[in-house]
Amino acid sequence: MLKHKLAELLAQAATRAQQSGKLPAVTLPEVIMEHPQNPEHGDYASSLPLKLARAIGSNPLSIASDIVASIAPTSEVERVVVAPPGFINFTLSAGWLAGQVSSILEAGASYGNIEIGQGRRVQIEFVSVNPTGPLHVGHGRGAILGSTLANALTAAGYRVEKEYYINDAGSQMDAFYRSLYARYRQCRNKEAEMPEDGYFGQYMIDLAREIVDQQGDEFLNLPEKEALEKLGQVGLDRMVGEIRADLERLGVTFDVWFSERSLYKNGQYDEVISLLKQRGHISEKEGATWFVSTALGEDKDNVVIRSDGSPTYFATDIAYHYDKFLKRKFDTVINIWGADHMGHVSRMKAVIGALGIDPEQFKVIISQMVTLRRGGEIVRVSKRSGDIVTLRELVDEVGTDVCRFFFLCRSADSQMDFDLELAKKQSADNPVYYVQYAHARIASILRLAQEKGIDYRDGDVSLLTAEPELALIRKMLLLPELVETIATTLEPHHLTYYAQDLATVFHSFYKQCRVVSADEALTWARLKLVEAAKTVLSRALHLMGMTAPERM
RNA sequence: GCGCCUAUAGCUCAGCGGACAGAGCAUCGGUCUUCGGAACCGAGGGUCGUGGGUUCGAAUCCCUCUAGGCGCGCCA
Repeated sequence: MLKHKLAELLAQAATRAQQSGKLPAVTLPEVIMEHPQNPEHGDYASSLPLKLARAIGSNPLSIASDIVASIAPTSEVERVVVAPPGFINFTLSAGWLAGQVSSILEAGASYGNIEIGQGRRVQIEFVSVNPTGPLHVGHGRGAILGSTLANALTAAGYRVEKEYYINDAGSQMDAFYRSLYARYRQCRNKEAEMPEDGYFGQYMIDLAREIVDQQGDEFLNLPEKEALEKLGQVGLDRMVGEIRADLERLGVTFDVWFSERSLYKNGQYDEVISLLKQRGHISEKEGATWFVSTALGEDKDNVVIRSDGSPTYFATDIAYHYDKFLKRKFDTVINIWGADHMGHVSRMKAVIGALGIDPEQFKVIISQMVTLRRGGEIVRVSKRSGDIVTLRELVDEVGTDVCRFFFLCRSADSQMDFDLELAKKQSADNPVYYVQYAHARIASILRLAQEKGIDYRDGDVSLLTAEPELALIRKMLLLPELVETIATTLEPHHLTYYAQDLATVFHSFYKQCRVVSADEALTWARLKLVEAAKTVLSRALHLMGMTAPERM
């Protein structure tokens, strides 16, 4: 990547200046290249001289000149200048920029891919909602975050596995099974009372009815325990199926659907508990079994096995992560949790440490709450009462692309309002359409060229010298850096801003530069540029899991 | 009480150690005989929540305070 090459160039120059005695031999800080906001300052800039000034004890401007004097010339860079108070600014050569159009076309759909992942295995677990009810709007955010991040990490050269953890054990599932059984019996006019901690949503009644329709009284005459088990399994399978279908409509898919119950069946749960016991992290008190996290700097200890002998959610999550790291041996594990899991983070980090895993390998992204609104009115959601707006309803009404872009355009750290009215509006000021329109517009130009039978394969990109053309190329060249940023910071929201910027420079170019004109050579060159722009815009859209329409 | 997140233009949000703080929407004013006007160009609008500190340099790092959110269960 050019950014790294320039940083390397600078570091070498500084070292050379030191060897020749022009600069004192202080240790060099990491060289950071940035993009100046003011175009007059060039394409890349570094404040290395300012950072060195203190250690060296001399004027940053003269340090800058000494370094610049030692920079090896390179074809990408047209000029390097020193600017007060001590910046070194690089301006790329127009010829090199124009040449990049060919490189982009050559890379095609793989443009933007980088190698920093080096094939390391990353697992990203997200959504993982209890299958006790349909997904609601809030779950969509984690789903989009996760699937987009997975796309970006794949582009960055990681081997990514997306996983959904099915909480098919535990007390909430018990409540679900008992609720379903009650609704099922009621549906057949049998006496049954909903459990107090049950799920009262309409969807439970619908679910029971569907099961009656398809399997009749099959579970009615079984002993309660057996009925709960068998009916429960049917209900669970159906719920998971619906969740999977809802996610697929959002363009979200998983490589692995991991069952919590399997952790008991396959022994990971027993293994990890005895491992923790061995290492002295477990103690018994008040009739329960505890993970002694206070010894690891936590505020309090946490129960892993209740006094009735049943494991807590925390216990199974320990076993689950033991499996991720020590059984399946992922290099990095990323979990996307909702803000309501905040309290789970630090104790899980403590567990990771106790298992002897490098905490750097374990990343948690907390996605903040989504407040749903209809116009100005806040919609309260509660799964228990069944007062929810489902994710499916949202996707049906606003479409996958709008949905994805909407969820993606805010950083995970900040809470967001999702205004249903606004999202449903297919108005022109919707940024989704703005970006996609740029793509459709490009497609239309290429279509026109094809209809006219223009063959631009031999177009000479060095004819691209106008400022709007170069501005477009400059923006296109940012995609690999963006992929790197996202893979490093795990912040996919930058994609939405990039896509809008790219669309803007394209529209601006389009306004100023006629593509298909009487000038044949220039037409060919510009068609190449336009095709490259389509490649990059389409890649950006695909990374976000959106479509790149040929017409709209 | 403790922990985490948030506070930036009228609104919704980027920026998170560098050169005059950005975008979209909204407002106002321009562009339209040509490849898709779902477009382009321009203007106004901000003491970056408060008060300190670190630094050559702070919206960005540290501390105080204020406001909002989430968490602190033998729930998940």
